[in-house]
Amino acid sequence: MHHPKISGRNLSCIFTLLMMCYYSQMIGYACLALGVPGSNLKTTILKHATQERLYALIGLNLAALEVLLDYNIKNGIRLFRISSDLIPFGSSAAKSLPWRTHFAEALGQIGGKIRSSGMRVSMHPGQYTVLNALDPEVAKSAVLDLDYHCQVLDAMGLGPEHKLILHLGGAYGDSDAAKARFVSRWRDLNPAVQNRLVIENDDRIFTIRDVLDVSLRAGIPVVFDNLHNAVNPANPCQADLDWIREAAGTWKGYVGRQKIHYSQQDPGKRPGAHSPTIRVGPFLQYQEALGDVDIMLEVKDKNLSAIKCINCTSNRGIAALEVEWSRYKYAILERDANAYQAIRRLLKDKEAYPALEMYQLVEQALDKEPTAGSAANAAQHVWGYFKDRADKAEKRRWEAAMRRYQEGSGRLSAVKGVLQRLSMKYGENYLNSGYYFAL
DNA sequence: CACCGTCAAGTCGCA
DNA sequence: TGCGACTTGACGGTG
Repeated sequence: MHHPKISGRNLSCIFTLLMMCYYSQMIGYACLALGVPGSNLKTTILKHATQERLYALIGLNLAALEVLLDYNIKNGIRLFRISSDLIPFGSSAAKSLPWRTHFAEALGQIGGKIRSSGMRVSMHPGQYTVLNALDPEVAKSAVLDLDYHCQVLDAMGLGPEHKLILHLGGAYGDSDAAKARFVSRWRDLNPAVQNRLVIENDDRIFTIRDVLDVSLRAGIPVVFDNLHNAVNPANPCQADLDWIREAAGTWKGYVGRQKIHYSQQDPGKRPGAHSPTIRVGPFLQYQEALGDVDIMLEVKDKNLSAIKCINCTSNRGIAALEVEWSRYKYAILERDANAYQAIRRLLKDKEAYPALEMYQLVEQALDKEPTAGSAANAAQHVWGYFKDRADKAEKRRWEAAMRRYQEGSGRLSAVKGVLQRLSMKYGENYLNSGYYFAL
């Protein structure tokens, strides 16, 4: 029998290919993106939620979601949480609207993009969806809310690997009874909902131990949330990785890949508050040990942190870093001219891939408050895009806002507001898809 | 056009 | 007993 020679190099290539097929950790973000024009969801207040208004909003929101998905695909983001606000009042005022059939085409198209790109999406009913409530009316609304979320994914033609994440609910002074009530209410759920449901530890009532207990009794996969566990620990001595390994067992035999929620504490805020951005250094330390687990980031700067973490965990080429730099540059110039120059130098070597170094310089710079001088300098650079196009009224508005800012009587946000309106009006895509207006 | 109170959900903790 | 925090940005009315 003839055996082809397999060199070490070939073996490692084969290994890499296998890893790409079977081991592809995804990193994603939740609900909304910064610096993506046309991706904002709209809603209304209940008082004004007429049928017509709801239809109009749903149409707009589906279009916005498609913009977001296109953006995700283009940027290599393959894990995403769809906002519950997609269908405003989806479990109450819009419940009787036949939005599934009315928007069947858009929903199908969205689902097609998700499937063909290999993206995995989820939805996450919030803290007000309390399945284990003592009040049966509250529990009934929770069921309706879960049905609504499930219907969104169903209507997109997405399989049960696209999950619904839920907290256990309230304790009502008797945590064991509350957990038992969750299990029994779960048993009564529609199987379509059951197949998608995943449970998560929260930051004040149910720890990861509680959630794993419920999982053992009902057979529900578990999402471990690191910050919730830090704030509301099951056992302060037990390492996150041990919980994550235990949670891994809850996914075996079910459709879907294990996922965790990862966030970092905002140092200036209440325990459990999400940080403005993910610090890439600590993230990498955490991520390295994880193995084949998807990571949903919960962080204020959303897609920015997702792209940062993706770029720092795989080599996507210098061009990917240059794209990022083009988005960050005016936000950096606004705060730190030295960092601006340092990053430009860093990106000169086209053979290198200095992702970590670049993002650490970005983080350093964004930590600084803009000085009046540096902010004005950056604003002048941005004004350069419009100074030859702006009409007289626009020039006046720019000059007035700038003068007031430099005199100390006006805010920087007013100056940037003028620039942003110009950028929208003139369709200056380079600025619209950058982070200068968002950070 | 900038500003800010309000919204929508339910539980829990603290006066 | 009742109210504020939590979460979230955007709505929508005011000046």
